[in-house]
Amino acid sequence: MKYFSGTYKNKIDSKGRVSLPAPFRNVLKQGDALGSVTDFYIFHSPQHDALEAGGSAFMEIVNNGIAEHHEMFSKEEDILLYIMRSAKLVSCDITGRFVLPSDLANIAGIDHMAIFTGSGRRFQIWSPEQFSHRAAQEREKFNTSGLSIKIAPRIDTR
Amino acid sequence: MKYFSGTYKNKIDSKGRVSLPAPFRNVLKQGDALGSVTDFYIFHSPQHDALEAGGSAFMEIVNNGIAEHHEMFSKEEDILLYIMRSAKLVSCDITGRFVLPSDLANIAGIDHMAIFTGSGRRFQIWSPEQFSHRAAQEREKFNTSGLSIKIAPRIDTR
DNA sequence: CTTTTTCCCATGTTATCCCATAAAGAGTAA
DNA sequence: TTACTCTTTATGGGATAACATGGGAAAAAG
Repeated sequence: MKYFSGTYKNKIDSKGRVSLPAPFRNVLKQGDALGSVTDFYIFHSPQHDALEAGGSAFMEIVNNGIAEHHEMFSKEEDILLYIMRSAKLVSCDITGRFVLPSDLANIAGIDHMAIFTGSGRRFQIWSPEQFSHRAAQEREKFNTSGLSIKIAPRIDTR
Repeated sequence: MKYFSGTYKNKIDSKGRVSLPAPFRNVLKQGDALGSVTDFYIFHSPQHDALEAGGSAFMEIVNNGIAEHHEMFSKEEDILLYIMRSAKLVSCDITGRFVLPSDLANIAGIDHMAIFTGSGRRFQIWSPEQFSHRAAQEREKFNTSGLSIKIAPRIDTR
């Protein structure tokens, strides 16, 4: 089982296209019978001014999780379906690029560059500004919490 | 398995026609042997001043699910009957448009524009006014609800 | 016979496909 | 090590297809 890991910075071109980092493409491809499907969903992170993304199997788990624990047409189901309302399915082309939907890009303040950062079963997409801001906050939190392991996000610009 | 996701805004023309967003058409087509059937049912939402819609597969879930797991004359069956009473079958033409029945449009306060928003196995149709009112609060509701999506341990990250 | 509905074609915009290029990395042999 | 080649990867740009929408003609309904 492969996981989304590492942090990468890629350029968004004039058409709104951006390369999904190759290691992330490989994670998406695993488990696919053809080994070629690189579809995934992007949605607004409920917690951050950033985007979250996961493959179709991830979205299946989300929907099954909602359906199994909440009544259809209930208030609770409606709240959780917020994720589906913001989620958009995108697909990588043969060269590994996808179009970042403009509404989602605006929500996350992304324009010329995008930071891709793995979080295991899914990954996140940040604007460089928000990401460094967030990273600074994280360091602050760890420094004041007495934890001894300090994590400095490394950006691979490959 | 594809899910209805994302939010789109389309125009209703003088004949009452409106384009079903292309990603939604693709969800309807999946599971269809010919890959061309874009029939779906529209009905009055049991919880909002809006419309709900789903393909024949969804209607089958609603009818079978409620018939099998709930008592006749129960609250759940009431919801089913409420849905079936207002439900109308519509069909997209070759260009992807369908005619929004005027009685359902009136119920939801829809006239010139319609918001299409994905809810996983089904989708909703809103008037822009009603929807923006709701959209303003949904993210905070999600974060303050204390609800979370429960995920079973067997997970494929694809 | 009139009104409504459905089907088909037209159009401008946007998105997608496909080819090209350049840079980086892996591997190989002198 | 150095130089060379092949592959992978990120990115640019032009050609093509898809999409949302308008309008007219044909078919159906009343």
